[in-house]
Parts: sequence; structure tokens; C-alpha cells
Amino acid sequence: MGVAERKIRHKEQVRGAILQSAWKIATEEGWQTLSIRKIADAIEYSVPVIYSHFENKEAILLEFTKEGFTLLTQELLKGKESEQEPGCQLVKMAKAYWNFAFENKEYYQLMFGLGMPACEMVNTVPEMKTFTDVMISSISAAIAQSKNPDAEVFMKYHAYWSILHGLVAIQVIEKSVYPDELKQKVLQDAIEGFVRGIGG
Amino acid sequence: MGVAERKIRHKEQVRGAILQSAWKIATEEGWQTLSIRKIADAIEYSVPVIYSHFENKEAILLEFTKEGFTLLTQELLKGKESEQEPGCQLVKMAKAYWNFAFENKEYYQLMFGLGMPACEMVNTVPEMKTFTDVMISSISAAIAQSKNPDAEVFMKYHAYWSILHGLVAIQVIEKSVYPDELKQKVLQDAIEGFVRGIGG
DNA sequence: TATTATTTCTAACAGCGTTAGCAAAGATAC
DNA sequence: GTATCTTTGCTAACGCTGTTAGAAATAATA
Repeated sequence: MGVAERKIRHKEQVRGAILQSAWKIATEEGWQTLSIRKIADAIEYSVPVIYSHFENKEAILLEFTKEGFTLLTQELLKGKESEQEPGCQLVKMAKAYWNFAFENKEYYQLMFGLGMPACEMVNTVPEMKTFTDVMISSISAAIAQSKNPDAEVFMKYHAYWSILHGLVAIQVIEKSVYPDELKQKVLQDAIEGFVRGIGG
Repeated sequence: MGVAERKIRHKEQVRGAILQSAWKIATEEGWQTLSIRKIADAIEYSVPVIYSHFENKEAILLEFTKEGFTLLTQELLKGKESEQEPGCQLVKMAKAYWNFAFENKEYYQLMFGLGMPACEMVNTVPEMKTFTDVMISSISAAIAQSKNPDAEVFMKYHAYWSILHGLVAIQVIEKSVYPDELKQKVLQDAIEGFVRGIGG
């Protein structure tokens, strides 16, 4: 008797509807205005049903945050693997990061814009830990080639991805759009400047 | 008869109490948990009194945001005036920006952490416009010395203060604190790298 | 002192995240 | 097929948020 299976199937279907509705609302109205009640309306269930699928609202946001980090990490690895030399890898990864942010603004704003980046999350949530590891290992490789391969790795890591974050954060929100070529060029100057700084 | 004067004096006194209480709450519990009712409790008045002094909650936050930008701008100018050469000025300004963020975390988190940076604000609120102008003019001076003094000024401006923003944003929140010398060094490397990038 | 203007408060509205407890529907056993 | 039990979903509430209409209390004026 496939009754239990059907139940599970239905439960996962509702879960999917919750996530789907949440995403729709977020993309249409922004993450800030997303509410449990709006989701409940959208999926045509009452509010408490949502709490039988997710512990709380934050858990729903975390779901997308994890998704975003997984996607971003994939793109970073693609960029990395397209180069051999560690310095060039960092530049390629920066471009990948940049492109991800602009092609997935919803994800990026959730991941870094509002809520809870860094801090505990980075080490507790596996998807974020992976992201961190990729970043750190790449920076380490670049530093290893430099003349002072010491314990500055973590600081360099922070600086590198802070630059990326800063570069992107401001322009993801930005209204007055500049030519893409110009943006790309500025990114390249900034990152290459920093990578040169690491080497020195 | 100084009755009107006394009334104005009292009104400004209440206004001061509102801001003072808001600041106290924000520093003790964070901006996120600041609420109108908490302020009302603190100043020992009812809620609507606050609305006779500020249009809404955002207006109270804006008050501190403006204060923060004024303070930051002052520090930036101090840093700038301590150097002659435009490139060195940028480096000094970066240090000033860095120090401001760490010595005034409450301000910085309000100004850039949550809420509404960039976008319309930058051009509508005078205090922010001044900040923007100082930044742009400094970058312009640095670019004028370079070999390609064209319309990239604004993009460079964005990149420069994006780097600053990113560098600071992540570490203002950061729990595990690194030695200050290390932080300073990383900042210097990053900014000098970028300034060198501008020159190229 | 009576009237008017001002200040302040109470109470509400509409929304939020969250949860306790009850009603309805489903599955199982007889 | 009916009765029992389990699961599912809902109603209604709690306590919080920003905001505001309208009444009450206070202060200033005539």
C-alpha cells in the first residue's frame, strides 16, 4: 500500500510550493516584504502549515541562502579551473563572482544584503563553509607563490572577498547603470591591483 | 513674555531626549531592535509624542545617518589634508575611513549595514552628497595625474569606495578579531594596489 | 473665571512571527 | 459499513511592530 509514499510525496509538494511562492514574492516585491502570511495565501493553506515544513521564517531564507552559496561556489570553481596560475585564478574567480551577483541579484541580496552573513553561519552551514574553503585555498595558493607566505592568509582572504563584496554590493543596488565594459574594466583594475599587492 | 520661547525650549528638549534614548537603545541592543515604543518608554512620554517630532521611524534613523556622514566626511578631509600628492591622499583617506568605521561601529552599521545606502539618498540628503563630492573630487585628482583622465571618474569612485566599504563591512561584524597591525597592513596593500591600478 | 488653543494620552488599525488547541479529514480495525 | 484512532489543517490568539484618529487634560488667553 503506497499510502505513506503518497503522503510524503504530497508533503514535499507543499514544501515545494512554499519555496516557490516565497521566491516569487521575493523577486516581485523584495525579500524585506516577504511574510509567512503572504506565503500561506499563495499556497492556499493556513499559516501553521508552513511551520510544519520549516522551523521558522529564517529557515526558509536559509534554504535560498544555501542554494545561492552552492551556485556561487560552482561558478567560482569554473572560473578557477579555467586558469593555472594562482594569481590569474583569483582574477577569474572575481569575474565569476561579479557575474553571479548581477545575474542573480535576488540570491546575492539575500546572501549578503540583508540578514546574517559571516559570523557563526560561515562555519555552521556546510554550503557556506565550502564557499569559504574555496576562497581560502585559492588565496593560500596565491600567497604561497609570493615572498611572504605566513599567517596572513586569513586576513588576505578577508581582504580579497571584502573587495569583491564591496565592489558588487554597491552596484547591485545602483540605479544609474554604467556601460558594462566600464564596470568590467574597473573590476579588473581593482582585483589585479590587489593581487599584485599580495605578490609584493 | 517668554512663553513661546519656553515652549520651543521644551520641545527641543524632548526632541533631544528622543534622539538620546534612541542612541542608547541602539548601542545597547542594536539598531534592528530599536522601536518607537521603546523610545516612548525611555523618554516617559506616550508614543504619538514622538510623531510630533519626527515624521516616522526612518526620520529618526536618518538623523543619525546624517550625523554619521558629517563625521565621516570630516575625518576624510583631515586625512586628505595631511598629504599633497593625490595618490597618497587616497591612501590616507582610506585609513581615516577604516578608523571611523571601527571607532564608530554604531554609526557605520546604520549608515551602510542596514537600511538604505546609495540610491536616491546619496543625491537628496545634503550630508551624503557632501561625502560623495569629497570622494569624487579626490578620485578625480588622482586620475588627472594618470595617463587616461577620461570619463571613468565615477566608476573609479565607485570602485574605490566599494573596496573600502567591502573591507570594512565584513570586519565590523567579524567576531574573531585579528591583530590590528595585520588589519592595517591588509588595508594598505589593498588600497595602494588599487591606487597603483588607477595610475596604470 | 470662562473660553480657546495646545499638548498629551488612550485606543485602535493593520501588519508581523509564532503557537496552543480544536475541528476535520484520512487511515486503520473490527 | 461502522467505529476508533491518527494525522492534517484550521481558527484564534499572544505579543510585538509602525502609525494615526479622536478624546481628555493641560496651559494660555480674554
